[in-house]
Amino acid sequence: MTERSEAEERFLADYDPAAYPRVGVTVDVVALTILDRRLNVLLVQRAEPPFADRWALPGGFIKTHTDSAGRQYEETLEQAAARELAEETGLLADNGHPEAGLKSLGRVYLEQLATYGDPDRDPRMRVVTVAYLAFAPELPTPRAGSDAAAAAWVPVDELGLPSPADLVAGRRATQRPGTSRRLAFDHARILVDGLERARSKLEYTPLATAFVDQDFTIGELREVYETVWGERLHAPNFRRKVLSVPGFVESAGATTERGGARGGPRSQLYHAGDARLLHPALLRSATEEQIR
Amino acid sequence: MTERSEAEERFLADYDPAAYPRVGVTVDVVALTILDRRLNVLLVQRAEPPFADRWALPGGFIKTHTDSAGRQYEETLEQAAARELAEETGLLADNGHPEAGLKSLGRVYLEQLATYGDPDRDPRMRVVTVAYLAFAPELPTPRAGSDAAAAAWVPVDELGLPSPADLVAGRRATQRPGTSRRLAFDHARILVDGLERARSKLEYTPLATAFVDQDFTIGELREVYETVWGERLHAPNFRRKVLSVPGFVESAGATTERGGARGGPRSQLYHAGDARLLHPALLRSATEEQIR
DNA sequence: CGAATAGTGTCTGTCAGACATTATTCC
DNA sequence: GGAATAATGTCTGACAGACACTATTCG
Repeated sequence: MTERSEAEERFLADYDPAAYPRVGVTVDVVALTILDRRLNVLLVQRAEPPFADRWALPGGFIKTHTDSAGRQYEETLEQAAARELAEETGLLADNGHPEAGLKSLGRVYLEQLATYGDPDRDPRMRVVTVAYLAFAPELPTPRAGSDAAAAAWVPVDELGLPSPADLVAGRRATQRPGTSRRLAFDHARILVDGLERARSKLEYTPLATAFVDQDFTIGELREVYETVWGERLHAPNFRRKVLSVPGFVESAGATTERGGARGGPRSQLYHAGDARLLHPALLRSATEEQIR
Repeated sequence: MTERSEAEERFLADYDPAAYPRVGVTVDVVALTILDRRLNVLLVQRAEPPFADRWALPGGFIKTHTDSAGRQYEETLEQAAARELAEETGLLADNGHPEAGLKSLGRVYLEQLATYGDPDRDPRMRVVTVAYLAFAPELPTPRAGSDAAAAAWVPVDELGLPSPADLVAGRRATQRPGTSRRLAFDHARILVDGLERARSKLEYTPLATAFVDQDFTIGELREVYETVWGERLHAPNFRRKVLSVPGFVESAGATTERGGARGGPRSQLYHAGDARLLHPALLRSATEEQIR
């Protein structure tokens, strides 16, 4: 690698600021959790312009860190996303086992969603943002980070986003007029993409187990599917289907302490199995999504 | 937007070069086509360091253009990907109808794949690359662009990449030792991700029709699936399945001029229907992919 | 004619979806 | 006891996968 500095010199000599605009790189996180049978997303209220007072996905520029030995190193995109999420939730980053392209951060799962880089998406300068998707069971009440006036879990159905049916009909991913919490930048679009990814991932991955506790009942797992998909599922068939998929769930050999709040027997407890993909998949019932 | 310059000033005042490293943004394209029943990827041979003489995915930095009125404007990420692809193939960018998240460039389909930004992936500086995936039926013989010594369609099975089975077993996405065309940067990883995305997309989208001519036979469509998936399919069942999926293919009301080269009747011709998703999907037979 | 391919008919095992039923627990 | 929920049993229609077979065309 002795040619590195030489190559770098040539690169910088060739670098034409007019042809290669200065670009900022940020990460944004669509963090989802389920609270009170509703799907919630973590939002922060911006304290500074642009879009001051508007709500936004937690995120920020990728940074250079200095370790204990005084050496500088740059964070990966995923580390940046985990950091941004931790800054808003106080979660400790537990460098867990990577599996299925997901990395654990405590019990939070992170995966890359997509990258958004339209030239005018940030009025300050050209900013390309790499969006990540995070799923968590129950998370601490968020606290506002340094550059945020507030942080909160917000039910996604209060944001006036278009439904999946609207989107396939060609609707733009913008909020309905009159929605109280208006999102900054193109974050409505990013959030819509994240929600569709989450809905889709429930079909063919065991992702739903990331929304519940370590031990859970089949009914709790079904609630996750019903909440994220926004439709009721047939309980007996759901149970049979889940248990028939190899590696999805494994019996924990115990039951809940009590039955349902309004009666009913105690439920058996399960924990996540070792499957990374569900075969066969749990497919949503197709409406007219396929048409056109 | 009168506050734009003010906000920009504040932003730049806050900008700490040590905390926010200078980042380059590039796009890379995994362009796939089928030649002689083999899946091929478009590669260019690098003329300059780093990785001089090594082969790489076509790509480069996002640029600022000057239009006929002398105004400068920046390209979107997707426009940059289309430009990089056009530079190597001579294809004209036909601003076609956007559908299913795909944009047409002539008869080429482009979709975003993923973004790669590990700090050391480019020895020159921090470079974040947004990878795109392109599919095309038959494409012109590539010509080397400005910074490339050569450009060629290369059968992916000559690149010594790990098989899908290797990958689920935890293999890194690197090339086998002794492979003649060694890929630069982390392009082996990007290519492997692109191939898996392509294989997966054949299952639940009508993407396969992007690999064949406007009018095609069911046999030609089956060849696409067999080539991309790398497995033989049962011809009668494939035909029945394809015809049963609403909106996948529609009869063109004609047959081929001649039968098969070695005999056989003339085939009926079809063209792509209006479906954006296949319901029910054409699923690959699951091996042990789901395990672990 | 022989070989190769397109296309149809049919059977079987599996599975999704629906319904009915039993068992258990809370109020 | 009454209501609600967990869990199991069973039926049916749809479909994937396999095999057999016919029809058509090229050499």
